[in-house]
Order: sequence, then C-alpha cells, then structure tokens
Amino acid sequence: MPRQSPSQPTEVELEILGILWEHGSASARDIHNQLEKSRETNYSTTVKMLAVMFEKKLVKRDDSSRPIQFSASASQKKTQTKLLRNLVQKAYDGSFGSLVMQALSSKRASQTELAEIRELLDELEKKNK
Amino acid sequence: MPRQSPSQPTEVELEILGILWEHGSASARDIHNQLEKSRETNYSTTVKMLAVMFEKKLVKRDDSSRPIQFSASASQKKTQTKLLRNLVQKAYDGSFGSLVMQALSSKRASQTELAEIRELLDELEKKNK
DNA sequence: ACGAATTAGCGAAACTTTTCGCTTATTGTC
DNA sequence: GACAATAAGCGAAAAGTTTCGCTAATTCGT
Repeated sequence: MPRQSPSQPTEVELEILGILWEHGSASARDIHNQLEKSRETNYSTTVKMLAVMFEKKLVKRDDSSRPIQFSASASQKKTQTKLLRNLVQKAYDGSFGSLVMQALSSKRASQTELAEIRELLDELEKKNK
Repeated sequence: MPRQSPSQPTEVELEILGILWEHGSASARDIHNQLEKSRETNYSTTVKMLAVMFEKKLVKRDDSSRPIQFSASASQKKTQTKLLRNLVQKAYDGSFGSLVMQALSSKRASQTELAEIRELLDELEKKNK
C-alpha cells in the first residue's frame, strides 16, 4: 500500500525552518534552544529532526567547521508560496481572491499593512488595464 | 514519548471535506467516486476514512436512511479560517498582511476579485478611522 | 594529554495517517 | 425466500512523523 509524494514541511519541520529563516544559520544547539521556547522537546529530537530534514533536503549543512551549521534550503518566501498555493488549492477551491478577502475581513491586518496592500492593489490594477 | 493535541484536518480529510462542502451530503459511495477522480484509492479506504473522521467529529452521519449520508461538521468558512490562521502563524510570523500581499502579488486574483478586494479595503479603512 | 562536557548519530519505538482484505449486514431482484 | 449486489465495519499493517536513550566522536579546560 504505497502512498503519494511527500508534500509540505510538517509541523515541527516548519518551526525549525522558521528558526533558520530568522537566524540565517545555526548549530543544532542553537536551534534546539530556540525550539525549546515554544515546544517541550529534547536535544536528541532536534538533532534527529535535522537529520531527517537533511535527507528530505529541507536544510543544508556545513560540516567544514564544528559545530555543524544548518541553514534552510529554500527561502521563506518560496516555502510560503508553496504552502499558500496548497492551502488555496485544498481549501479555497483555487481562488486566491477569496482567500485574500477572508484574510482581510478577519481584521488581522494592521493599518500600515492595509495601506501597503492598497498600494499594491493600485499597481496591480494599473498593470492589468 | 507522548505527543500533543491533534490540530488541522489532514490531507485526505480535507479532500473529503471539500467534496462534502460541495455536495452538502453524500453516501460513502458518492464520496468515493469523487475522491477517485483526484486520488488513486479504494472504497474500503474511503469508508474507513469516514469512520475515522466521524470519531474526530469532522463529519456527521445520518443513519436514519440507507445508505448512510455524511456531511461536514464544520462549514467550509470556519475550516478555512482555522487553516488560514494556522498558516499565518506558522509561516508568516503571524502577519496576515504579509500573507495577503504575497497572495495578491502572485497574480492569481482575477480582475473581479481585485475590485471586490478594493471595496473591502475601503470599508476596512473607513471603520478603522 | 586526560577527564569532563558538548556534539553528532543510530536505532528503536510511540504515535498518527492512510491503506485494504475480509467478514457481516443490508438491500434489491426474481 | 433465495441469491446477488452493494454497503458498512473490523482489524491489521504499511507509511509517515516525532520522540528519545544510549553510544561514539569531538572539543574544551586544566
């Protein structure tokens, strides 16, 4: 009973990627220290996750110096895009627009963000015309 | 080595929910026929998934008539909101705005949608002032 | 250089998700 | 009612994720 291709980074993987995006690169210990803040976990587990993620090519590692430094293989932006597309596909019937609408009406965007969005919207409409 | 609480509907679960949202309610056979279009799967598997989802309270079932009719427990909208919040939290550092920005610039919104978004934006800014 | 501390890795296992074969129950047809 | 066809359910297992104890390797302090 085989299954399909893997897809998105999992829960913990995403948390680790988040740490890497923020810090650029870090040792297993650094990553673990960060991870501990949000999740009860063990150093061994972190190390293992990094090994798994390395196999999946979610992270790179630089062995040239000790401790080994890890970094994310894909940029935050690229990963975001994948996740977003996946969500739109799976839950919003492929409509980015309706996702945006809902995100906006959930009143989670700050005033500054709203202004930025408006600018972006202006640009987009200009181009489309 | 215990783990945490479950969270979002999984891959297949979401696909099944999608079918139910579209059809309102359906028999296992109906659901399976739909599911087969996008995923190589077996009737038994579908039935089992429905059983699992029933235990998780993701779907309701009406046993009063045969074949049993299934329907989604939560509306598409509610589920979307949950998934969206989760994504924003996990991948966008909690910023709805930056998600919206990215969704917009990915050029996936239609002209009509853009107009709607602009309207919504107007309303939001009015309220915030 | 030696022992202590830290880092890296392995392998097994707990837990979750997805799979399906096989049995039982129910329905439809003649 | 008898038989065939369809529906529902069960239990096991494959596949995927996350966990960690324990060992080995490396580095650090003196």
